[in-house]
Amino acid sequence: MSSIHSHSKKNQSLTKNQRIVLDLLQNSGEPLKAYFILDSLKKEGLNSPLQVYRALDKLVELGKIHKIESINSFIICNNSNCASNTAFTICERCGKVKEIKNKYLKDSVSDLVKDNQLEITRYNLEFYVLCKSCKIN
Amino acid sequence: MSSIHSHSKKNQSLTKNQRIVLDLLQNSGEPLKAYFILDSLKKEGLNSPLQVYRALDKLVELGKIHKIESINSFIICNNSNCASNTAFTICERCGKVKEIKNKYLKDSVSDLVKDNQLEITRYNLEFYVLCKSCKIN
DNA sequence: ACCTCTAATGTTATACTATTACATATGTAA
DNA sequence: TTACATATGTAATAGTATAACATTAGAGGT
Repeated sequence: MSSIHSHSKKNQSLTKNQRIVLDLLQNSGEPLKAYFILDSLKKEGLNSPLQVYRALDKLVELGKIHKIESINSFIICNNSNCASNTAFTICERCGKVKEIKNKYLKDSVSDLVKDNQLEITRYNLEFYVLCKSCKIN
Repeated sequence: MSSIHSHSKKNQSLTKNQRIVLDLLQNSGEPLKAYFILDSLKKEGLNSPLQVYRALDKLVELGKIHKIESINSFIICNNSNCASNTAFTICERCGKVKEIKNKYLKDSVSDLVKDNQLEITRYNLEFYVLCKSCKIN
């Protein structure tokens, strides 16, 4: 299932470290911590925290992953191009994290920006919730 | 202007450690880091990180201060009763932090909640901005 | 090809942030 | 008073992240 990618100048391919970190986050789908990533990828050749953090930094910069500040974890981006803007729900009971992506949030934020005359460059929104399955049980 | 009876009623129930940490944050008005607080209050008898973190935890729980997750810092609460909900702007250039407090934000969040059928227990919103003075220069 | 510049790598050491564990003390209510 | 919850003090340790330095790999221009 591998395909040949055509890379433009701006869309350069990932390096080995960046790729294996991204792959791990992609396959996991849930937020992972830097040192967990390090442990998981020891066999792939990652030896030091810095290698992980550098890959994570780059991937965040590229908008491919997000950092969830309140739990010091990183998660694959589920939107196509949210850049550095992030909005998550985090279940207070089970810790499950979901990325919020809807037009309504965008509108709310834009309105908020206008209302406060803010020049918002990016945002990080963390909503603590009781998720559906935890609400039932 | 100093008086032995100068403690306001709402802070009476705090313990000594909680009080000196709160006072420092109140007088500072800007976000402070735990170990900075520790250093600042060595002369008041604070000796270990744990003493600081315990005081901070309690003050957060009481809604008197907030933690700003993305900078691992704590700031005095500027609202009267926002409990565990926090919304801040953080200047990307100078690092200045301001707490957002207006009805509009509340409305935006409530609408968002309805729209997503979320049961939000609390939230932490961090908006990175270019503040007014940094915008000028 | 060569040169050059930038970005990424590898490694060690260290800084920064936060909690565990345990013993002791203090405040509050029955 | 007794009992219980909460707060304290202290030491050790866990968890998160970056500094500094030497080296290597890649992309672009000539």
